[in-house]
Amino acid sequence: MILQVDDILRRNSLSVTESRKKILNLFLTVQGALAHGDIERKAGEKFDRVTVYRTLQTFVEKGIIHTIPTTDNSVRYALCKDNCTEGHHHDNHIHFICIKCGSTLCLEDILAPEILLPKGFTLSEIEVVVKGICRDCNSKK
Amino acid sequence: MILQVDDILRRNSLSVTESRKKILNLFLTVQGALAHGDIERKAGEKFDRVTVYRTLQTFVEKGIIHTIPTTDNSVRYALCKDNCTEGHHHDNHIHFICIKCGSTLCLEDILAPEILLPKGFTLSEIEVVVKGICRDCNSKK
DNA sequence: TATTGCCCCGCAACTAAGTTGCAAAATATA
DNA sequence: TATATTTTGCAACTTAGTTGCGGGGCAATA
Repeated sequence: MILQVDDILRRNSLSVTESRKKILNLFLTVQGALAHGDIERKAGEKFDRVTVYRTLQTFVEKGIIHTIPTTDNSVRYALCKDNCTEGHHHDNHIHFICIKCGSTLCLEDILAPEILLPKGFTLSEIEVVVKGICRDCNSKK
Repeated sequence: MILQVDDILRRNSLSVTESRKKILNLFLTVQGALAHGDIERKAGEKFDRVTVYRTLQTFVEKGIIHTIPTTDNSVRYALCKDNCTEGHHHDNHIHFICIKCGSTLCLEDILAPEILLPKGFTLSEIEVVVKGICRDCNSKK
């Protein structure tokens, strides 16, 4: 598991440091997306807030993680699939936010639909966020 | 124009006050969506930050405006169409963010597509944000 | 239009979120 | 192992957002 973390970092030509390993490992073990706060808390009180910010920023730049938009000013982060390359990554799957438990999931198998824009508009990226109740919450009721 | 503002406020059983009129008027005159910062600046230095926050919150609750998710921690607000009712409003159109000029638009004519979720998931709302280059920026180049 | 009650605004003080510069420590490289 | 480069942590700061409360504006009624 830790080997995998080292590998990912090296493949992206990043120095292998404690904080990067710890935070990346979080993403690998946790199911779903993480908000900044989650990471600060779970990654341990060991790291400075600034380090968490910078590490996340680095990961996003390298295409290791991607951001998920929300309507409540709380950007969340999730692992990208392996085929994401630096800068240009293929984030065409949709995201699901459970309105009960609040968890955010990447539905990797469901691709964003085609959208036909009005004349004069050029398309570059489509983000789809679906809200509803997740499988876990539905089965628990 | 000001009559329209008064009307909207009364229809939503809100007291007609200076700040509400001014901020609502902003939304009526400006094309596209506004970020909180825009509102604070354009609505005039006359209003307290807290008032802007509370006014926006009230408008969202009443269904006069709705929020648009972004990936950069900057929620934007846009006017709802008239048929939005309190609490439950029909925000099934898609949103467009121009990566050149940064403006955010509601594409009212384009509805969010159907999404088929995996088994066990229940759908409640779909948010679609399309990024690209808007008509204005395309024609100016 | 005067009065009364209620709602809204602005102020102050606070918490949370995010950024920047710099020196010290850790990492990579040879 | 020694050196150059990156990364970290600290401090200080800016921006964003929240809460409580007293004074003032708004609406409703007569």
